[in-house]
Amino acid sequence: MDETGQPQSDKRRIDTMEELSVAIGVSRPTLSRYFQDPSSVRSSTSEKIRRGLEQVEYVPNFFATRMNRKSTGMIGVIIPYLNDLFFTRLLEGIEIAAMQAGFTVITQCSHSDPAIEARAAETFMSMSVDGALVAPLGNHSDFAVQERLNARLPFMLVDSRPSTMPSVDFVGSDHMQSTGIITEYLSRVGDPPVFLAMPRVNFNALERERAYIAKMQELGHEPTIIGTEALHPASHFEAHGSAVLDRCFSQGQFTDRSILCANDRVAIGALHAAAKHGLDPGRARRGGLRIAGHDDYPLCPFTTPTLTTVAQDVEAIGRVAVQRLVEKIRGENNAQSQVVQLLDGVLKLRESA
Amino acid sequence: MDETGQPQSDKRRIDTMEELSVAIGVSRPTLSRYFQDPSSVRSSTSEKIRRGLEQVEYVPNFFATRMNRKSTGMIGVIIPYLNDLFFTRLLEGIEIAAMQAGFTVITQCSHSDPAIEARAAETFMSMSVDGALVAPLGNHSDFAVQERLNARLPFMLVDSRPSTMPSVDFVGSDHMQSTGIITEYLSRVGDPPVFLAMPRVNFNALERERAYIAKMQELGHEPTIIGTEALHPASHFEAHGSAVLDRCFSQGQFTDRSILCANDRVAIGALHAAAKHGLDPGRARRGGLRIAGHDDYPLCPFTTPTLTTVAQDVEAIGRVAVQRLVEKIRGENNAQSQVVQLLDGVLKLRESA
DNA sequence: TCCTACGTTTTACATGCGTAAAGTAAGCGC
DNA sequence: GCGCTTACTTTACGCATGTAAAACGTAGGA
Repeated sequence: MDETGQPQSDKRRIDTMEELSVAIGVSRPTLSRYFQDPSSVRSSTSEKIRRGLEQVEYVPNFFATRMNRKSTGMIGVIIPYLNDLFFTRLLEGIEIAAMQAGFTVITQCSHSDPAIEARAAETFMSMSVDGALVAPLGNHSDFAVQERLNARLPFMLVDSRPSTMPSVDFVGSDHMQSTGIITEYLSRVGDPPVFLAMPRVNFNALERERAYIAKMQELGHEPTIIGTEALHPASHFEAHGSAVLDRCFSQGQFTDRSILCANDRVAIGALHAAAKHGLDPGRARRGGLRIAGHDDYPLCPFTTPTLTTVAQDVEAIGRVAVQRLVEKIRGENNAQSQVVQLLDGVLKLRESA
Repeated sequence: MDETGQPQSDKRRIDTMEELSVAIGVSRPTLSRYFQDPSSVRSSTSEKIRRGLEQVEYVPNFFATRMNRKSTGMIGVIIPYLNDLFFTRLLEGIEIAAMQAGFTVITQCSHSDPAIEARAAETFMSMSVDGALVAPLGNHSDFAVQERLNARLPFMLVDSRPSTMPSVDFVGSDHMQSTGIITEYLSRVGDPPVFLAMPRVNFNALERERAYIAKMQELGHEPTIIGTEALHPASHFEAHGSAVLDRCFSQGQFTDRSILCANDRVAIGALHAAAKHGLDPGRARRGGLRIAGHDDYPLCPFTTPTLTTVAQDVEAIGRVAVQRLVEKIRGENNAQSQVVQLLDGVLKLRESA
């Protein structure tokens, strides 16, 4: 075989540290220490090992290493679904922050299925992850599973949290603030806004409704909420927004109102319904149709018209969640003080409102 | 502690099979067999174990189990970045198919960094995954790493492949077909299309350019390609498309041409540029501006105007990739015949072209 | 030259489970 | 009651590594 002189595998493949130790001429425990921290062995030894490794093909067995270490250096993340740029940005923030903190992230996606979510939690426990971050599915989540995780290891909820778990650590948005400022803005530049809800797939849906109602009452306006019924599969937000407004516009309703959408994907659907009915959101000075969203979805600057919204710093949510979790893992969290961090939104004024 | 009667942890926590075996009154090897296949023990025993497990809190140690099994039941997936609904759909297709085939998916995201991509490959080898699926970064990928993976375990490329690795198994789109049909369509309803390229972040970018050129030559037209220069960070496709066309339109170029964009995200940017210049793609009968994309990004039905494109069945790509990989893992792949499967695109006629 | 101290290496045991081999108990037909 | 099969238990070892404790070597100081 060597006769062929193929360049593919000039390096001898070695499968265990034992073999490697005889190949290099160093004891196995010394190798073990080297792999965990090359500076923990004498520099001459370290150099000898490094040169030896260049001659062979060897990777330490992941399972054997993790099984014996006191800490696995892994954190588990569960998110409800991937088909949403909000969650991908969240995940990106989490992964980058975790990487910088020296942790490996294991991501599991629930695919909107509580059974999968529960299985992912089981997996994390059986892997002895150092900590877990969960963006819950919503009403369908199996809270018992999350309670178990929470009781067993450093645990935090991200993005949304059930009202039934008020004592669990949490990092997310301050909906009272974010929905509040855009409600107020819309009230100033036109008629008090109508709230176009999203299907209540998670707790944020309800929180934003409540924040809208609270702000409207504070401003002395009558809240109006439409679209609470689910016309489409829960996560088809654009289709939902489009269908609800299409029906309204067909009946001549709300064609000259400000419409605050529960999130940007609903708002993109709303823009589509407006275009279909020949309406041009945001172009009229007063009294015309306006559409605004929430989140600052990456496509907002490119819609027609561009979408006015409230930006959530999603990556910051991910980053902060990791920071707090790592503190909990390291036991830096003085006492049992609960961590609840709500990040503010920032108004993004564009064309649509 | 029990005195408080808190419901949180009425179950005794057990950490090893050894403990569990004495708690239930069954031998440890029997438990081991039960966990691998409950039907491999007598039904009365199986029932006894099941009842016993309800009384305690126990999860088998993931690492210890995987370390000793001949097969880990895991497949590793590497994707270049998450902030693109194309890749999230691909991942979804992969995860669902893998789950149905009884495999656990470990996903690693390169975040556009070859070093991270290489580390992910190392991780997969050290975890002894049964197989790996890689959607490469593009020109920046470290091909040596992929060669090592390919030499070591069942391996496939997905979505795009470097021309330097023609012999590696691959599942992706047939760009000659997909880009071909939309080029032909555009040529029929208007002037021969101009091709708005995307930054050459991966091999598909070049393949689509080539497919466009080939079809144009076949039709006897002169190909015109714009936007090959990267004006923005590589993955900001919308910004790229918008900036390139904005410049053209400002100079009065291409305002009445058909513009075929390398993908839908570029096309969404193109629509934005059109709107900015008061152009209304697709509305004119003949001789007016038309814009078309590629991929059938989930937002295409909601843009203004809605976007004509070629749909790739992304989930099918993921599903097929998993199927072929599983066949390779199970050794069902008769002989060393190379697997190359290219899926066709389907024209989606909407308003913009 | 000898002793001491420090850093490194070696020895030995541990981790949690898979699995083979051998022994034991239960079920069945005669 | 006997032999047989089947299912289970017991015993033992293996997996690839971590890690504590002991042994070792070397350099520095007296």
